[in-house]
Amino acid sequence: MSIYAIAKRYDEKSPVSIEKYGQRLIGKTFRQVCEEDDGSEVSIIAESASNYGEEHEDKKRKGGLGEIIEERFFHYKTNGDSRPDFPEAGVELKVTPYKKNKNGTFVAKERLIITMIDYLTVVYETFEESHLWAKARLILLVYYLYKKEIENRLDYRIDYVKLFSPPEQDKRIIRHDFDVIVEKIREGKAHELSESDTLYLGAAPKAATSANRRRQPFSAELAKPRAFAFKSSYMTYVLNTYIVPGKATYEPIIKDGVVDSFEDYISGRIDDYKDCTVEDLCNKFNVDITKRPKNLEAMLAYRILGIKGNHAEEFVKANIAVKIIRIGQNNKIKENMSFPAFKFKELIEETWEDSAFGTYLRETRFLFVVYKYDLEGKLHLKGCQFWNMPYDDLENQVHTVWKKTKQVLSDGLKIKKINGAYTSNFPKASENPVSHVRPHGRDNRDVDELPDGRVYPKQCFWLNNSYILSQLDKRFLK
DNA sequence: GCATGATCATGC
DNA sequence: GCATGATCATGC
Repeated sequence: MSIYAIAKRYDEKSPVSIEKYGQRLIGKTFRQVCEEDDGSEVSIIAESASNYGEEHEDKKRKGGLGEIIEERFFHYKTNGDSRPDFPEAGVELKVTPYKKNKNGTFVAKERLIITMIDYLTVVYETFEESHLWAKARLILLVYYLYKKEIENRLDYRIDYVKLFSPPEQDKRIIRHDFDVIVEKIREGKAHELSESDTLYLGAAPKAATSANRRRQPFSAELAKPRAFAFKSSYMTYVLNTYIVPGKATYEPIIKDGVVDSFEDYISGRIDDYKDCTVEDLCNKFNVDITKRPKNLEAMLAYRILGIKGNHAEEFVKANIAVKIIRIGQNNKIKENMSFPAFKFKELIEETWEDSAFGTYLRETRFLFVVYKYDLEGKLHLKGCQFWNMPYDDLENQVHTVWKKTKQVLSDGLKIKKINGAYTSNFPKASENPVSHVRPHGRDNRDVDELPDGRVYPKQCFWLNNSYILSQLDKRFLK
């Protein structure tokens, strides 16, 4: 290393000084950073940029883009312990990609991995003194623009460098998330952790293969290695709120003050209108009932939460999907739950780990807003329930249905046409207790090309109504 | 009454 | 214009 490089240009005790120096990175590619350092060869592997799940693999991470910034720009050696990267300033350095959508909006490309979860020791930590919070309380975010067409990662350009500290309301939610994760480990359920258990801070999977498993303190069951991470949805919010100025965000539910449990707060707000009929709610919130839009009950839930539109900041940040559930007089749910249609040709190229549906269920938390028909056929609000799919149901049942769907497509879909209606050998609701495959389009023009070139009505995965019913709190069935 | 296939309605 | 969430329609 040259003398030029060794002379530090920043005060390592001062976050602001570190940030200011870091901002010299803006506009440069990683290649330029190396060249301006001492011009020496870059030793990182210039692997394919479009690498699904690269964040999962520690090997690629080491010697990756983050390390270039550490060693070739800030000139420190990775400390490898659990302290922040700049221990005297309490600043953690994170180099992370964002991307531009076709419609011009910016999104985080990945979750932001903070630190590995040590199952054996984390159960003795409190949030304020945790390794996690030491690394998450003040982060120097170095954002580079990910582009699919750039083949060599060294050619990615750094666009934003900024200190970030979660605001107080977010910190409350992050602390609660931490407690939920740690409590699950204390219950001996580290192997059942799911990223969708929590809102902003998730327990993200870190194993490339199923051979990699770790011990946990209160169960003999081995668990997948996981890391604390800010979810992609949360990082997209951070990007659009604190990093890229002037980008529109959604209306928050909590407009002033702070709450300790977000989910309890939401449940309380919804419960204020428990037993109201849809008509009552329309009157209260001035919703025109004559049109009776299909999303009426969802709209009413947003109105109750004080939201004018159909998006809430906290839900977007936490990847919460609002789903309306209607229970019939017979205490059963009439409809199955649909999801976006899949593309036949894309599905057969997926692995289960990176499959669109598996990923969606792994990362999405649901807010069920439950309504129930009375004996006169009137629909009453009954309350709400936060839910995510339990690990076993996802990794066993849904996996089975996904695998069969892929197999059926690869083998060549068997199609019959009876009285103008198609029938096929996709997995049916009667074959699996959790999920099935059914058409999902507008009409018979809404088709997709099969791997063998034929076209067929678009399909999607559904969750069985009987399964959803089994997951609902019993209080709704009284 | 349920399973399965078909289609609607809205918002982005 | 179509993706998405939701619901209808038919046959067994």
